[in-house]
Amino acid sequence: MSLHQEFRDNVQTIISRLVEKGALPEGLATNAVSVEPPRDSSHGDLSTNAAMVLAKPAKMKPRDIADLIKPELESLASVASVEIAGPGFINIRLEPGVWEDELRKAITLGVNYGDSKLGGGEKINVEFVSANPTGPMHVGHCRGAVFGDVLANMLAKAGFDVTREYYVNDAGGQITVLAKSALLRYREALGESIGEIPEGLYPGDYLVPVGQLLKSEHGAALGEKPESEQLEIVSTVATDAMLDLIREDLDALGITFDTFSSETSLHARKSIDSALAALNERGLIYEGILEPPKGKKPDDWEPREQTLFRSSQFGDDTDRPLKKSDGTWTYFAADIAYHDDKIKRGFSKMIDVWGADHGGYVKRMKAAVNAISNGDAELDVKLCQMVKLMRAGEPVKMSKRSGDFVTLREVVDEVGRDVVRFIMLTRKNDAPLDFDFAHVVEQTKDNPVFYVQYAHARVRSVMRKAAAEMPELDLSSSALAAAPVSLLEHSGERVLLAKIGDWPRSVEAAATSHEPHRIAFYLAELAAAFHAQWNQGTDDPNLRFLDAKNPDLSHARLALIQGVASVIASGLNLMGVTPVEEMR
RNA sequence: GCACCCGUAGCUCAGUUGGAUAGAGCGCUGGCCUCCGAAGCCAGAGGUCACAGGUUCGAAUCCUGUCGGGUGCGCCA
Repeated sequence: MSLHQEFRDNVQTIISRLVEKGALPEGLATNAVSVEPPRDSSHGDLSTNAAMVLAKPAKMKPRDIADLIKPELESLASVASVEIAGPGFINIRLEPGVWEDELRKAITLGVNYGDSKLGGGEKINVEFVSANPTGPMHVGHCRGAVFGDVLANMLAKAGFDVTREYYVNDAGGQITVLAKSALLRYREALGESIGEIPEGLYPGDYLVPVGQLLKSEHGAALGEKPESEQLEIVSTVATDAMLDLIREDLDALGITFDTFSSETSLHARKSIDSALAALNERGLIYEGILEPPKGKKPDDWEPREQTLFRSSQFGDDTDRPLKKSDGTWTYFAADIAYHDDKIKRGFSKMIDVWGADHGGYVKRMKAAVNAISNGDAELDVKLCQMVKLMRAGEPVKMSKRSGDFVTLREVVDEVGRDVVRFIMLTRKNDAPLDFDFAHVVEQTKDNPVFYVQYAHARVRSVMRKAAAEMPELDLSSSALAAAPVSLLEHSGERVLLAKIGDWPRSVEAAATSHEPHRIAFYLAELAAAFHAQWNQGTDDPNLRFLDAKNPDLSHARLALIQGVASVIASGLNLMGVTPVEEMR
């Protein structure tokens, strides 16, 4: 549990005690009570809004409530002093030992510092990537992949039972196109001259090996079967091959999944029929005609009776079709069955990570989940905006038609996995992101990857120097955890202590808000505070981490920066980035 | 036409789920290395949080409307 969480509990206990004593009225809701570090650190270590939040329901003045809470807080062992400020903030100054205990935890627990039980072991499903198995992954998939992976890491750290899931869209038109394209490559492998790949088929070279595979497995025999049978065989072979490609790409990014769910298997298991039958029983499905969208009427619009889902009853703008005109299910119908399947597998919490171009799909999916679960299941959809590839300030041109789009692999090969992963989280998901090949590998302060890695490397470097120059100091974790850290009195050192102690809360906040980018920003702030302290030593040698004349203080400072390194390692670990020992 | 996302310093962006005097990097201005930690450091200027209303102790944050940008809009997935 984070320090802040602990204090929130303390405050709530105090409130209920005051209610028992009759000092506060009964039935107060305390959900809105929060304990946070104040924006301005001169206000203290922690701040709670309890008095202001309770003022209205209790029909009392905030300051009066604060006066009641203040002595109770002061009686806590870890509290040094309490002040009431502004409109009713209760500012808490902690005993210095509290932050020092946090530092000891960081040193002792290492990358596990910040683990929490917030999730209470609850199952949660994170579905991400889910790129169509029709070719290798391109950069567009990259952001969602990293986002989903880190989100899953964060939720696991916060105590949820996380399942990472990939939905394989191995049914539908694009798979037929894939099969036809592969079949062409098969004929090519047999020696036939195929010329230009026709418009509408996938032109990429990555299908050449699939053609050769088909040849080695079937010889010339495949071509003699009826076309429908050919396509069926080739579909499976080609999708499997494409999934292998995708798995290799994911591997290059360091991403693995617990589950691959197949759309085809939903069809095969009649999951769609059963999911929709349940909706039908509740009168949520009907035959009807949709209005054309106003102001943007398609040229070939004609009124048509379709099987529709009453998603407008659940907050969607209009009802949505479940069947195509040829009688087969729409993608949406399959997706309802898919989410129904997740719910049946025990997930009442689900997160889908999609590209921003699917934004128009969010409401209907949430509506569907709401309907099939009777409101019991919760779906959060995170949309990742576009990544704009740049090279020295110029946009990189991509033409999907000619098949020469930039693949994920090319990007990873050029700048490295760690850089890609980190940069993808330097913007919140719903903001577009510029990815400049030149900029992301620059070794300057405005490159957060470098800045954070550099901080970690600097700590390691100081540790190596300490081992060489002050051999009398024991640098093991247990010895550092026992260092006399109360000697750390410089304001910059106290700032670092507080920042380290804020890590568990930051992880919890990022996990509950489903916002992985907060980890990257936290790390950049921690690194900045660390570099600032390092720089203090440039002006004033007394502030350097190592002082041969003062081994005790040196030991304490080494403990401090070991804590910094632990937290950075913990954060980078969440982001799937390897902390470096030295800069090269 | 409708829906969703966005609009914060000259630029690129954060902003702890409604908190106190709105922050960072770059850029700009001014300081700091013949030497011990300068791939730099310190300080400063720079804001009507797009605009107008509303909700309340309190709004960049929530609601309504307007303007501007992006994404999408019955059989694709």
